[in-house]
Amino acid sequence: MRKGEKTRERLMDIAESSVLAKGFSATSIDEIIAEAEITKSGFFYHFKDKNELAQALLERYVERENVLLDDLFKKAADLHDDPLHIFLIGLKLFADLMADMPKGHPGCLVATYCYHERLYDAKVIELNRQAVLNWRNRFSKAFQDICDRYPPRDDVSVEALADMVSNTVEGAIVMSKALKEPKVMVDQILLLRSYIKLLFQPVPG
Amino acid sequence: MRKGEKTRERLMDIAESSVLAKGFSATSIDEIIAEAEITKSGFFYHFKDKNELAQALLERYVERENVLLDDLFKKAADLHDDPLHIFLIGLKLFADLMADMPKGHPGCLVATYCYHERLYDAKVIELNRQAVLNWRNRFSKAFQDICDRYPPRDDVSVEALADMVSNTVEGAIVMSKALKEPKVMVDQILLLRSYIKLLFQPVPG
DNA sequence: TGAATACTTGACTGAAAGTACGGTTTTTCA
DNA sequence: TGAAAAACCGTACTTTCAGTCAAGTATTCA
Repeated sequence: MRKGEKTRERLMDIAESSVLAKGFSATSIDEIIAEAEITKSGFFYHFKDKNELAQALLERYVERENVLLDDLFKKAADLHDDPLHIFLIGLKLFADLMADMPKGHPGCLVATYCYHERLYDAKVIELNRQAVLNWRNRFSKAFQDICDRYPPRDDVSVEALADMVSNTVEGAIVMSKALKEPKVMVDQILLLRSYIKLLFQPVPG
Repeated sequence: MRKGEKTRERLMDIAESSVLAKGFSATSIDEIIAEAEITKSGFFYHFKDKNELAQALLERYVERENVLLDDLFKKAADLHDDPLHIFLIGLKLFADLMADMPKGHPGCLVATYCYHERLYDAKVIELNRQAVLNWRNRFSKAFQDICDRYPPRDDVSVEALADMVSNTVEGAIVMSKALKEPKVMVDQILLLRSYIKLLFQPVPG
């Protein structure tokens, strides 16, 4: 990694945690450069303006999330070959991952961006939308595979089910932040898992 | 209502919609007073500073939400006297309410506040926490009543179930905002309803 | 070693945020 | 109806913030 990239990453790290804690507009450039020990001109060498920073932050965040999810469900797929069980294992692994974060999930940039719509330009808003559509796509495929093998016990659409996964996580971030109880995230993921089980798993016997 | 209260309400209306669209710190007092056609001094007559505005906004929001929920579940209770069915009807009524909002839910102040923790003073943060605890309490009672009559088909806690209601709504606000699809909210509430049904409803026959 | 790359220095602008306080009008209610 | 209380105005001031500009220096890598 070149030196410039390293600095850029550091600036983004500082910015990201500030954005998640205070919001984008309360995150001042002066504050970022003070913490990064760099000059203002140095900052603008890397990002032509604040919006470009916003975009870079979102792109990096979405990229990382995707890698994490790919990884997680690949691990799950190594442990089983039934689509339903793969998904249930994947959710369990995800819950474990969240349980290992003592301070809980740091927050989702997608959520902060959607609540600050009027702050960003059209491109960033669209990027944000695509990120969520991407999640929908990912989980839709998984649920389609499950539906193909197990008839659901209720009339539900795969898209809505797919959204339910993202929905649970986004909601749980808000809840656990507001309550200061990281545990909420784990509980909610396990409740989602409970639903998937009840919805698809054949009654024993 | 005195004239001052009317002005105060108007200021809060403008502020609230701006906070939900841009976040608190991007909501400038100059902008609020311009839209309200009042001077800056006029604004500070009503709120001693921005934090007091934040607190007033949250208090009013939580109050209104509680009235709405009281109303909704009272209506549901008028239509049935079984706790499970009351809850299922309540969720359906809530879904209908959301479906009637053409632009979707305007956004939840509790969610924006929890993502901007570092902006508010301790009192406001605690108020926010109490609001969520209040929801937990409300729904916990409902689920306890249901559990007393119907044994759940999975090992779940009433608190986690209660949180799932708020969780679903908070998550759905984020999802529908990011996707620009208000329909997501309705779908997610109905999925929650589906879960409650599968979890508690006895198998027919 | 030399040309990119990655910054620093420092001064500056224009806009907006928030504070302070005395003065003025408008309501309200007795 | 009139005086006190409530509601609001004018204005001046301090900070902060995003962003610009020109010119220079240090670092890195090919």
